[in-house]
Amino acid sequence: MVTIRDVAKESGFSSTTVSIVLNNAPLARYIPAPTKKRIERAAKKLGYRPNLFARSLRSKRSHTVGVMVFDMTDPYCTLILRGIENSLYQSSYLPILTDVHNEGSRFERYLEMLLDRRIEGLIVLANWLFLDINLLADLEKSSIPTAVIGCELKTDSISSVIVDNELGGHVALEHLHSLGHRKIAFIRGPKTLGDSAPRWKGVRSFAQVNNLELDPRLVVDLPESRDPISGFEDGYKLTEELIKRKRPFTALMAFDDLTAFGAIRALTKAGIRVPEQCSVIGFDDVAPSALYTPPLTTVRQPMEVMGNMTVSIIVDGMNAVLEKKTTGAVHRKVAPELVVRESTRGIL
Amino acid sequence: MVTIRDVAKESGFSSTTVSIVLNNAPLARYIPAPTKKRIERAAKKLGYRPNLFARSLRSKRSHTVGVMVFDMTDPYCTLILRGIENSLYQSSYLPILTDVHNEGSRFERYLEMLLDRRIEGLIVLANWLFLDINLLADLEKSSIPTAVIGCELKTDSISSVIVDNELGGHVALEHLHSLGHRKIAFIRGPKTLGDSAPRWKGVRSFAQVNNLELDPRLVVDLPESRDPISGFEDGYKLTEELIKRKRPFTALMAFDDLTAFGAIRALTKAGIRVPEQCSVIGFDDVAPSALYTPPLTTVRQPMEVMGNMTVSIIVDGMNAVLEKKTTGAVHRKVAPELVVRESTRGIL
DNA sequence: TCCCGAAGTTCGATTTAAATG
DNA sequence: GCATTTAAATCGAACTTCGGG
Repeated sequence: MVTIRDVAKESGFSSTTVSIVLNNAPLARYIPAPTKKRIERAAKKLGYRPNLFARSLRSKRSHTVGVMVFDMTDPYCTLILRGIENSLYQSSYLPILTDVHNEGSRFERYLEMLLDRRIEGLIVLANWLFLDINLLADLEKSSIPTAVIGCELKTDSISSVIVDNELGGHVALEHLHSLGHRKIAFIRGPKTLGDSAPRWKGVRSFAQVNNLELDPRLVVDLPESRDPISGFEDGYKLTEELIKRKRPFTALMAFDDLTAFGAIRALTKAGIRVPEQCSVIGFDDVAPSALYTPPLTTVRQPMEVMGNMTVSIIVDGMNAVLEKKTTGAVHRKVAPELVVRESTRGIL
Repeated sequence: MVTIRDVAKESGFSSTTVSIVLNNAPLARYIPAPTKKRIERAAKKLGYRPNLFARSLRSKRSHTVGVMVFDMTDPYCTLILRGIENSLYQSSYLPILTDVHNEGSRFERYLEMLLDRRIEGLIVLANWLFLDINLLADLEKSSIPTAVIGCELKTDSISSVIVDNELGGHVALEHLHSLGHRKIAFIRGPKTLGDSAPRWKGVRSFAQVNNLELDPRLVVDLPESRDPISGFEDGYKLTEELIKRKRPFTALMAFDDLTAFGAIRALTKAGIRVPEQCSVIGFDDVAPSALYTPPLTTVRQPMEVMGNMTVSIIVDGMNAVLEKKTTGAVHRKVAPELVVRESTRGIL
């Protein structure tokens, strides 16, 4: 490997000067152009690449950000990860990706590994959370800018980016209502999930304002689960259950897209055509939704944007750390967007 | 931050001894148990964590592996990444994830960044490849164990893991044939994609052995494209085109699952029910396939296993490097597996 | 005082060589 | 020679201090 001393020898200057020139340090102001030229040429000639271990040892910087995903196989992650990756790339940080598999022990182990590597920032991608006080404390005293995506937080040490679930619920019901639907079934999220309550609140507030009656016999709840695929299976079962109740409905609002897929499957199996006989709306707009037959109408979380946003928050945080300033946590709630495709239709 | 010297002071021994004890180095044989105890207790008491920058600077090891994905949004990636992550975790390596966005320049930039960080191994996830001689040369001389998933390679410096496409093509057609289908349409892969030819070869060989005639008017080719979603759109258009040709077919074999989704959409739009009037089979078994309506019959690539396998190859390679042995590249071709769901059905 | 460059110290751990009883 | 411990050199870059013009 070629070191800075090799460049020094080759160029005829000391390693100090080489360092100053190649890093364009403040002192480089004083160094005459010819000297710079010679050093730069020598560096290029030898193919010099500074040793990041050595550099990091001195500077205490790693230019690395930890990304912890609770479950990679959740389609919700993909676009967010893309957004994170892309923004990080712009800022010349590299991500270490860890997948916690929804296990607390794995979270702790990975967190330790990341801390050992002196990550400068941490992004956690979780739609539910088991972060207990201990872990929060660990992070707080480490003073590493941290942001969570998909989970509302009250702490002022950890930032958060989340979709406006209440607005989303509102928008979804508004869409069905505007199509003329009045008998609407709902598959709500698991009670333990933070998203569930606000989404339902949005639904209720729209219903109230518009004098829409919500039939409690058409409302069911997803059971708690950490497996992303179970939303599909449970959506299927709950829809079967709804059909069995013999309370007619012309539209169904699913907690998320996977649940909607399960619902469509169950409706289709029961001979109920979507959207001719029953409209279905999802939430999230994960990638497969656009490819589904019928293409799914849904409430989109702007996932890529949320990824970008999160990076910008922690980059700001990291810059603040570098300048020894302190910044409080930032909490962003982004507006969802109705995406009308073909799984919903007006009532004849 | 607490350093090894703090531990030395606290325990009353020198930093040398502390290092020897905590790393359980060969010399630790000579160190009496009481000494070890005291050092370990001091370390624990202070919460000592060795500085990895310093350690890496000496040892020249990073315990880091680079993972380059050509396009994260390709659903093909997800499970493979999960397999990679999980195996890496077992081996205590951490992955740096980079997404090349199908751009050569981005590939080069990322490769440089990874090399600068002294990754000990590299995994490239590509279903097509623009690796030119230059990049290969770079990697060769760097002597970093490298493996490519999803692309057949001839080099003996870079390992590869790939599904047996020919067998897959064979298996898919065999399935349709066994269901009684004789008039079968084919959407083949883009000519420039390495997977396309062998899959078609498998199809042809099965047809030949079983005296099945392949009507060239029922065979169309996907155009070249780097965008994963385009498989869907092109599948849609090509299926419309096939329908327009008025050559009846009772089954359609799509190049991959996304193409199959597009085909199903087109068939449905044309009033042709799947599978009642036309069976459709895909390839890959990406996550959405099981959730589709109808659930997609497909030829599964064992993606998680392929990820595991690739890690085991490069871990072996990295161990060889540590022991200054040399190992040649490993090339693995794994068997796909037919997954029968509900998009295919026997002819009445 | 301003400009240019270098010697020497530091970051924190590992390792070699050597000193002790 | 042996068991036990350590001072000092090393890894490669960056920064502090200093000297000469």
